Amino acid sequence: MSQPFPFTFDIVAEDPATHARAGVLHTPHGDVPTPIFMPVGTKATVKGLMPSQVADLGAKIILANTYHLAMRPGAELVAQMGGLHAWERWDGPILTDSGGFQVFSHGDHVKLTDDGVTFRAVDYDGSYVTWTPEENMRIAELLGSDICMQLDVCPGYPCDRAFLERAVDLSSAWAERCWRAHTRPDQALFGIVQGGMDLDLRLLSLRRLEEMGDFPGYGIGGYSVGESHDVMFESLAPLAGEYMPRHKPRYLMGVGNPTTLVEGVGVGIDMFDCVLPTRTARMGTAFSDEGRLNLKNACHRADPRPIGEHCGCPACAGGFSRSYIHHLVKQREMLGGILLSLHNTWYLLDLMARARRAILDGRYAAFMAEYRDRLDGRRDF
RNA sequence: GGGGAUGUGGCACAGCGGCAACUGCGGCGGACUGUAAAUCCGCUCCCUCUGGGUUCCUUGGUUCGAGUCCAAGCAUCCCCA
Repeated sequence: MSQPFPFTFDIVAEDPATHARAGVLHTPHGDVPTPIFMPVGTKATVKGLMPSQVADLGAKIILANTYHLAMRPGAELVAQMGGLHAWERWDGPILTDSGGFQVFSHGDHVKLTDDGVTFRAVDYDGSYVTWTPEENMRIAELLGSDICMQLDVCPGYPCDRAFLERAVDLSSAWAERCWRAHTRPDQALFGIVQGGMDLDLRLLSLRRLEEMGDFPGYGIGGYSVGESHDVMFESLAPLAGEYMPRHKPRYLMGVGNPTTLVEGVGVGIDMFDCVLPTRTARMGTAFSDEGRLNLKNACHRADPRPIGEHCGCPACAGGFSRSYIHHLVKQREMLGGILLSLHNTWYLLDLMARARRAILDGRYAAFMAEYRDRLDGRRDF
């Protein structure tokens, strides 16, 4: 590749009444229409689904995780086997998360230093893993994703002020080191805004990233870590809606449930990812316009209806009934989790496609209101 | 006909004098947000439920107290004729 790939982001339409916008993100493996939901394939697989199925669902970009792949089987092996795309048989764009979230999820086993972070890989062999921004970039480049995320520190909620500030400082410092260490021209590096629920800290974090370099996109990390929906939007809404650069994609990391996606688009978010559709699917839960459905519940035992009456996913359109899926889930048959993964992933992809259409039509506010009404107070998060 | 073994909550299995009874399965419900997750957490004899009632094949007995010890009966399984 002689020419550095231009990771441009074109805004196609902006909603007149909200901060929602529709755009296109250009990557070496194809264009990504936004707003978009990105299915998560941590260990180089969207659990339970063939890449072709993921593509057929309408997915335009998927995730993988540098921490997990570095642990097993190792980034060198993936590179040796031709890189992530060839290896996992996914031709579209791939975004790799850095492992900052894994550091957070390892809780007590983590030691942060200025140089990096050391923690016990209790999810593998219990060995101590040291992670530096430079090593993180090296792995991301070996994997060969289209977009990689900086190494960051993701605090939980609630979080004391001192740690929150430290998380912002370290994330900023590490962003700069990632920026310097990153070399692949066909891979975009996104910075990550931290700062918890504090808008001022968020703005400080954002300003540092903007001063540091011309990041092709920005992640917003550290949300959906235990706070309520309202607490989240109190700082997220002004951050995304008023302060983040207009011409760069905004990626709300780790979110989420359908309602938050719809509201998130309304405050100006372009990209989302979440394990929820595939994880809850394997546990027997389905998304629907009526809220979440637990297919394990006995009420579905003899229900001949599909999960969604008008759903176009392979499970619903394929004629699989709630009764049958209830049976599969109760018997722990693989197909149960697969059908629900197909359904849930379709649901979020379709939800964002519907959102995009509404933005293009200039009626996103009405779309949001309709979605809220359809849920009719029922819980989906 | 003779000998041996076993009977515990929907099922399987523990319990060897203080037990409303271990554990697993099953059943019912809940949680899940940049995947330590096909995982995890409750509840699962009855009731007027910070208490009360009735339980461990049946009946009788020993004991302050019995699922646990004794006797008889019933049932099931195995072996030999």
